[in-house]
Amino acid sequence: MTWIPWNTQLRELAKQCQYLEALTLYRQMLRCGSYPNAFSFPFALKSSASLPLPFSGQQLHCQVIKSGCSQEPFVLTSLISMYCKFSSLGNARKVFDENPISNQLTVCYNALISGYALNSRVFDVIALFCRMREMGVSVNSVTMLGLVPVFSGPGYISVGMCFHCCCVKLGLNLDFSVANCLVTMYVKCAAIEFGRNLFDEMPKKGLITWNAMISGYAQNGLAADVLELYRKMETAGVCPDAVTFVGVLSSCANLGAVSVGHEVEQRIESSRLGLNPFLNNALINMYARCGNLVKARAIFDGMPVKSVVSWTAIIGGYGMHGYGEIAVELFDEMIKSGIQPDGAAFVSVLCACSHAGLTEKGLEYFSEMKMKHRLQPGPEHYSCVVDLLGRAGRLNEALELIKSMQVKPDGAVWGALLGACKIHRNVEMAELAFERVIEFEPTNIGYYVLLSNIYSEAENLEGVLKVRVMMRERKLKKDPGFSYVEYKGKVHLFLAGDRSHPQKKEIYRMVDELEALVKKLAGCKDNEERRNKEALLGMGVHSEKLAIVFGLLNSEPGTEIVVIKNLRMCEDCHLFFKGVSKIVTRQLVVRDATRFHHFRDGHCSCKDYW
DNA sequence: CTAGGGTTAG
Repeated sequence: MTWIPWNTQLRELAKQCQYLEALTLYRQMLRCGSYPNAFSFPFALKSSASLPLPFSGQQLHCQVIKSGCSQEPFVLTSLISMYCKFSSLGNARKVFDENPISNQLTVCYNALISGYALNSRVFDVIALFCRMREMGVSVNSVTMLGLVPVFSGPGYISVGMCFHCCCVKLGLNLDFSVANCLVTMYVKCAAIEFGRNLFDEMPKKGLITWNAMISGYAQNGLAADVLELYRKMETAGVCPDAVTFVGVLSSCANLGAVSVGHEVEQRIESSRLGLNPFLNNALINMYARCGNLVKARAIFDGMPVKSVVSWTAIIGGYGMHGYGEIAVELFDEMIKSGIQPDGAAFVSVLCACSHAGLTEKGLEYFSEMKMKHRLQPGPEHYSCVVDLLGRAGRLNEALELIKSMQVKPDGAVWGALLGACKIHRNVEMAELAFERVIEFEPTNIGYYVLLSNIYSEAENLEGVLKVRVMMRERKLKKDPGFSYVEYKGKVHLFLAGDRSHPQKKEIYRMVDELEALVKKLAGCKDNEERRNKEALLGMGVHSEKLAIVFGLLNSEPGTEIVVIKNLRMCEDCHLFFKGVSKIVTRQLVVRDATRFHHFRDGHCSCKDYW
């Protein structure tokens, strides 16, 4: 029997990713007495590399040597690639060096460069690329595809740009796949603008192109841009896939755009992608963050295999909405089911504890994290624990904790302490925390406002003035925070004092009515109650107020509208929240991380979760 | 009988 039918079949199987079948066929071929040749080995090697079978890969290497075709370019490249897939870079390099012909073959360089890149060996990648150029070996787009992704990190932007220039010189910059890689590289370096420019330049955009840009926006927190691009993608007639949806859903979670999220979910269901764990995690996250815990839980419960990410999303959801006990129960259940928690899982459970006032439980987790799970707490964990202690009034312990930190504290850690000082009216420690926090975030206006409020509560007029002067000296303008309200699938965005909305006339008339109402209520005795009202309906035309009024004007009786106030400070509750306000017509329920505020028929009540 | 490559969640 000749080798042609064997090789043809082998190639077909490898092409269809039926690697196990391909290897079986290869063995059968040997048993039948047919000798493999330079057109058999590549497919056998590829199959072995695609299965976790390094041993069979090495066996194949021996057979290659015996058969005397190790100088065949096709075989050499496959050998290098096989070793790279098993991360045996030493062996890959040996194959490259021991066969001098590799030095002149673009494909061999390509295989080895991508191997180094996959193992993050940045310097080896660059060194080999330079050698390639010195040897006069031509660089093609596959070289760039293997090479560019290694610079996808915040520190590599400049060297990444050098390679972009190199691509331009070689005329590869607009090569479809290379451009995809470059866009991805830029967005992962947080150089979104560069990525977008290249994206816009690309004459042809494919699914991967759109996904790269959408995921890039999503990872850099530019949720509004994600939704915009998603719409453009639909207009362009490109059919989204699971990767697209993951990016879009995470942005829905950030924006609170439930109805877009819902629409995406329906599209997922109709495209039968529902079994993808990535998508399920993104859906849980979206529903949990948007306040629909029932739905989030249903998806979570329906997942056959739950990863630590799934658990973290649902635990964070319960914690965020004040159900600390459930969050804690779930966390324990997760451990019992044998899932190892990671740093992010601890952030979610620690946050849940601090929001629910489960101080002791939270401290217990924090110590378990270090002792039992051998995880080094980062600043994000410390800020949770400082918040935990701070809310419980244990300010000195919180301060001691910060002082004892192994890692360098960041702004959030001191900010948590400052927030705690606001609740417990500790002016002295607030001054200390403020001094530290503005070292990290000197332009974060919120902290100045917080300190000013602490002074004003303590009736320290001098302090209030001091903060004002400081703000003026540093040319800090009032936070141009904006709020969103999602209505009939569209996100309406408002800036403070915004007059650009088509319904501005009606909105401002109602604002006036509400302000008149507040003035009438200003005489009421309960200080806290008045503060609450003033916080939301008080003086000035806050973005949030415009969004709320828009919601009140447009909602049908009994429907709910969700207002997202973006990083606004709740005057009553001391900290900055990306809060969610729910409006039921003529009744306003504002919820932040710790409390519900009800406004009804001119009355207000403020109720803690716990 | 034509190798080498890219996008994915908290």
